[in-house]
This record gives sequence, structure tokens and C-alpha cells, in this order.
Amino acid sequence: MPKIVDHEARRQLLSDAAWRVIARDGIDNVTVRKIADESGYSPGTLAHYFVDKDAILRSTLERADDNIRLRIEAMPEDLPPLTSLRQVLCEALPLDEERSFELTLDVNFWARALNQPTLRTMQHADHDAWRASVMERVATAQEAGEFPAHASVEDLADLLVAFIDGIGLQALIYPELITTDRVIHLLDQQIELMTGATP
Amino acid sequence: MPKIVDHEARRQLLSDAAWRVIARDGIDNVTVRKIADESGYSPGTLAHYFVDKDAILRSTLERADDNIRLRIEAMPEDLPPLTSLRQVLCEALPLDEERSFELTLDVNFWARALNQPTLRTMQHADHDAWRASVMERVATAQEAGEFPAHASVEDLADLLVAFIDGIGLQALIYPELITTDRVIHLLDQQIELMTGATP
Amino acid sequence: MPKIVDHEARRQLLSDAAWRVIARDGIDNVTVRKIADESGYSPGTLAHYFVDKDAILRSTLERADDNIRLRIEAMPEDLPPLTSLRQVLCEALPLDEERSFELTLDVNFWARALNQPTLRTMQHADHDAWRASVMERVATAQEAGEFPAHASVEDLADLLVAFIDGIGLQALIYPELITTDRVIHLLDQQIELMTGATP
Amino acid sequence: MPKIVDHEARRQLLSDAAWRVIARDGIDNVTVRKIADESGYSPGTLAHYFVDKDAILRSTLERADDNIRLRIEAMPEDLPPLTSLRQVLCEALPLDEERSFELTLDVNFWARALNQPTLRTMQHADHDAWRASVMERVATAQEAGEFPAHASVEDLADLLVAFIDGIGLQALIYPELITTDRVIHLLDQQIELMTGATP
DNA sequence: CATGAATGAGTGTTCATTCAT
DNA sequence: TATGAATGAACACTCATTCAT
Repeated sequence: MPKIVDHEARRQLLSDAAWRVIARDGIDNVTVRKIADESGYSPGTLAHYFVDKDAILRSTLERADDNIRLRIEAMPEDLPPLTSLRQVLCEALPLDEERSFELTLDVNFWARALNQPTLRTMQHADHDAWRASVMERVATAQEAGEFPAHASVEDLADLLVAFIDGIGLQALIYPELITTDRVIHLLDQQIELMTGATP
Repeated sequence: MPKIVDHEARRQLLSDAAWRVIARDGIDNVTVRKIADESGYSPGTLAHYFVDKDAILRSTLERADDNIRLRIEAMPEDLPPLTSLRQVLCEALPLDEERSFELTLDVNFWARALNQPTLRTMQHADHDAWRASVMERVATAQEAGEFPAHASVEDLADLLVAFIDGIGLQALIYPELITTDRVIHLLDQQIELMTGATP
Repeated sequence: MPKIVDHEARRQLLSDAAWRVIARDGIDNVTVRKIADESGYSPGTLAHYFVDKDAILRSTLERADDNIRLRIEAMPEDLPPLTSLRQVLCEALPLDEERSFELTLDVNFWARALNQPTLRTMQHADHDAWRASVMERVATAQEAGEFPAHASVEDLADLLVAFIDGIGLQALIYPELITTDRVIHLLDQQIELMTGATP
Repeated sequence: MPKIVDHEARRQLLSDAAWRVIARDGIDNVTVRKIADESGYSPGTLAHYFVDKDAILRSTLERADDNIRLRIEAMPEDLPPLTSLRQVLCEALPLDEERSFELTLDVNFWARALNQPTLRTMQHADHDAWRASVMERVATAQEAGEFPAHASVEDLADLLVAFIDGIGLQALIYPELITTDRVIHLLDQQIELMTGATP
């Protein structure tokens, strides 16, 4: 069934074009025409693959979160617990162009999620999945003695997740204030606080 | 004599109406007509007080950040250092309707700031002012022996600020996941980690 | 009845302000607000003196043509026939700032006259009055032997009037092409042709 | 395959519709909706062919002057010099509906040209081209002995151009005063004056 | 008489969507 | 399936006019 494969491939191609437009111009300035131009297809073509403009935008969010999930799944499994945790956390930080691109998309959708239940549900699911990945590695690390035994795994995970969300946002919006190096430095500080590795 | 209106008061009235529309419908769905309806005035009236729609939107951001700043300035000065710090941090969290309202506005402007330099500059200045308030209190607390003497004030402040930004966002978007009580609990945990007050 | 005098004086003041705005910005870009600003009064005040915006505009045309008529009436009566004729013709040419100002106004109203009968009637009357002045002086000059006896006074007058209208327009729109000196030169040529004063 | 339209043909169709609206309602009363209605298309369609309303208006001026130029270029080349000159002059006079239509357009743009440099440049170029056509034929006629040998070709041409501009305007605005027959009569008189062909 | 705040209809323009080819 | 011309509602903004003070 080559048609089906083509169809899905075309959807992804169009979705990626939409993503680039969002990242470049901001979600408020996206027009179907721009996406069509960016993709190399005509506006009418988009109608064959997405019911409406909102569907195109939603598809970009799906793709962005797929990317993060796939990268996490692709990680080696035999890493030291803290290393693995650190890698998972870094996947959500704007440390390189690709991840900045993904986070830019997320930020563009946050405000919309406040008003669009469908979008909110999507983001919620993705955030939960990522949070579960973090929590899983926190638990493993705790078992390995990296975190204090009495600490709540949920609390530790949520503290990390909140920190990552906050520092990532700042790094994205105020890159001259929060450089990539400083993001890493602060992440190390936060982990150090939590492992209790105080001198 | 014609009716003389207090221009500044009228501007605030209209700005507040705009704010309510942004919070209710999302910044993407704001129209001048809606703001006019919400304010009780006609669309043409808005033109007397703001040069264009963007100026109205910007004014809401100014008001929101003014609110936070004024509340911080109004705090008693003789509080214990950690209490004062905690209060400043809480001013930026969506712990009640008013503060949720303010944070909703901020979230709505984040994506726009990525593409509009003017907006970004405004947000940067406001964020910096708040960050300075936090840092000032962290320094005072450290002098009072609440934080380890060797810790960097900047690092401590930025860790807190990142945590607040992240947890506030989650509490706003996923209130059923991160309740107000949990926000407070996690804030306490984070402060505890930083003071080194391990049980 | 001092009120009446004030009223008329105020009308003229406002009319002059309107005139300046038309000449400066073009009749298409005139707004009541601009006229109010130019006059130093408020928009509401204009309503006391003119029923609507069109009435203000019409009043400027009246004033412009009054000016030309008054200048012609103020001319000495004992001038040589050709000199007198020449002076009348020059009153409608943009030879100085004042007359350029008047012609600018006329040009601004020509297109409107094509669609607004009221305006057309006004312009017609003014144009007729000026044409009559020209014809009168042509007749006098012919009687004095300046023009060939067999020539039609009407034809001579209309040829002159057409020339003046045409050359004035060009001098106004393309001043770098048709300078003031050239206008005078061409006027002399035309008169010479008509007097038959061939060298 | 979608319907492929001839862009240039469609532009002309829309331009002609705009022209009719200008001639009917006056350039001040032209709205995009009226042009759309007149053309039989929707307002949105115009945006596919012209960047904005001003571009539509400008296109009508281009078309009008193209028309005159093309008619002059299409004239037989072996006419007697004075006949050829006379024909060129008549092309700019409102002697029939088509030429009245063209002149109406010009008059509508004159006032605008005073304030819009782009428009002024366009009109200047067109006027110059037409003036050059006149001058060329005056020169040929002079060589053929129709005009006095000592007369300046430039002066003769400018006298004719000014006369044509002036009489055309009057014929257009005051048709009951200056009939078509009278326009022709006066043109003959003017040429006669210039050739010195006094009976 | 003078004010200027307020109105709301009208404007040019944008753009998601439709659909004949 | 792909096209791109066409649509028409929605938008921000302008501005002549009204009217309470």
C-alpha cells in the first residue's frame, strides 16, 4: 500500500514546513499561504492532508514531542543513573538549534493550550510522558543511592521538571542573560542540591 | 464645558477590559471589538486612548507587572529574611485568582516576545526587576545565615527564579496535576534543599 | 449687530484654515480634525458655522474666487487696453504664491465638479465672471485697434481663456518644466499672435 | 489542472472596471467594493492582481495614456503635416465618449498629482510624450512651410498644448458652454493664428 | 458659544476555505 | 491528486458627526 506511505510522508513534509513557519514568524503570524510556500505545494493541497489550519498546527506539536520521546527512547540503557537522568533533562533544554526549535514550538502553544482543551490535553499527555521518564530515572538513581533514601521520588522529579521548564524558557527568551553554559551550570547546581552532595 | 475625563483613568479602564478579554479568550482571539464590548465603550473610543491595538495589548502587560511590583514594594520591611523571600516568590505564583490572572497574561505574551523585540524588551525589564527583588532577599538571608556562606547568591536566586517560572506555568496549565497545595509544598522543598536544612 | 460680524469673521477664519489644509494635503486628505487643528478651534466648533464638511470645502472655493474678482475690480481703470487685459489674464496664473494657492484650490475642485452639480454651478459662475472680464477687455482693446477688426471678440476671449487655463495648470503641476518666466513669455507670444503684431 | 487565467487580461478587466467607477463617481468616491461590484468579482479577488487600492488607480492612468499613445502611433504616416498635427491634438480633446472618458480620468488625477510624487512623475512622463508628438509634427509642418520660418518650434508646440489642455478641460466641465463644434472651431482659429494664414 | 468625548458606519486589507479544472 | 483562482467574512482603523457639559 504505497499510497498510504506517501500520504503519511506528505503529511510530515507539510507539518515540518508548518513548524518552520511557526518557529520563524510566531504562531500568530502563520498563514496557510506561508505554509504552502514553505512546503513548495499550493494552498489547496494542504486541504487534502489536513481538515483545517488548526489540524496542521496540532500536527507540528505532535511531531515535536515525538522527537523528544524518540531521542529519549534511543538512549543507551546502561548509563550511570545520574548520567541518564541528566540526559533526559537536557533533551528538554534549548541547548542546540534543534532543541531550541522544539521548545520554541512548545512556548508558542502554551498560551493556546489555556483556551483550547484539545491542545491542552495533547500537551498534558506529552508533558506527563516526559515527566514519567524523569521520575523513572530519579527512582533508579535513588535506588542506586544517588538521592537521599527518605526523599520523595515525586517531589524530586517535580522539582527537576519545574526547574527545567523555567530555565529553558528563560534561556529561550533571554539568551543573552541565560547562556547555554549557565543553563548547564545551574542544572548541575540543582542536581547537586538534590543529591545532597554538599561538601 | 464639555465632559472632561481623566485620560489615565480611562486608559486603565480600557486596559483592564483588554486584559479580561486576553485572559478569557487568549491573546490570539482578541479583537478590538471584543475589548470595546467588554469595556462598555464603542470601538472608535479606543482610538482616542491608544494608537493601535498593539498599544492596548502592551498596556495590559505593563499593568500586570506594575501590580506585582507594587505588591512587593508594599510588603513590610521587617520580616524574617526567609519569610520575605518566600513572599516575593509567591507573588509570581498563581496561588489565587488575581495572580493566576497575571500569570495567564504573561504566558500569553511569551510567544509574542520571541518575535516582537519591543515586547521582549518590556518583558525582560520586568523579569529583571523581579529577579533583582529575589536576589536582594537571597543576599539578606545569606547574611543572616539562612543559606550556606559559600553559595553564590546569583546561582541561588536563579535556581529559585527558574523553579518559580516552571512550577507556576505547570500550575496554570495543569491545575488538576499541580494543585496550589502542591505548589507550596514543592516551594518549601526547594527552599529546604537550598538552605541545607536537611532533617 | 456685532454677533453677525463675529459670526462672519469666524466663518472666514475657519474657511481660511480649511483652505490651507486643502492646499497643503490635497482635498482628499482633508479631515475635519485637521481643519480644526489648523484653525485653533475644536472640531465641534466647526459645526456651529457650517452644516457639514462639504459646506466648509465649498466656502473655500467661494473665498478663492472672491479674491480674484476683488483684485480685478481693484485694478486702475485708465490703463492701456492691452495692459489691462494682460493684468486680468495674469490674475489667474500661478505667478506668485498667492495665485498658486488659489489655482491649487481650483484644481482640487475640478474633479469634484464633474460629479457634484452644486460645485459645478459654483465653478461655472466664477469662471463665467472671469471670462466676462476678459471679454470686456478684449472688446475694449479691439475698439482701440489692438485686435483685427474682423475678429470675433468671443473667439479671441475664449482662445485666451483656454490658453490661460492650460498654461496655468501646467505651470502648477510641472513647475520645473514650465517656469514662471516661460509662462510670461508664452502669454506674450499668444497675445502677439492675436494682435497680428508680426515683426 | 486548475483554471488558468491570463493575469494581464484579468488585470486589464479589473483596471477598466476601476476606470468606469472613477469616471462615474469621482476618484474620491471610489471604494474597492465598488470596483469589485463593477467588475463582477469579489473584493478579495482584487488583492490577487493589485497590491493595494492605489495600484489599481494607478493602473487606470496607465491604461488611459496608453490608449492615447497607441492611437497616435496607429495614425497613417503620409498625411499632410497640418492634418497630422491636428489629429494628434484632437486625440487629447473630449470629442467623443472615449476621449471624454480618458480626459475625465486625467482631471481626476491632477489634484492627486499635486501631492503624490509617484503620480506626478507618471503624469509628467505621459504629458511629455504627448507634447513630444505635438512638437515633432509642428517641426515637420514648419519645414513644409506651414508655420513662419522664424517661429520657435518649442513655443508653437507649447502654445498649442496649453490651448488643448485648457479648452479640453472647459469642454469637459462646461459642455453646455463649450460644445464640441466650438472646440473644433476654436482649434481651427488657434492654428490659423499660428500659421499666419490670415484671410 | 465652545468643547472634546463618544459614536458607529464605512474603509482597505487579510486570509482560511472552497472548488472547477 | 494537485492546482490556484475566487470567495466573503472578519479585521483594525478612520473620521464626520452628535451631544452632554
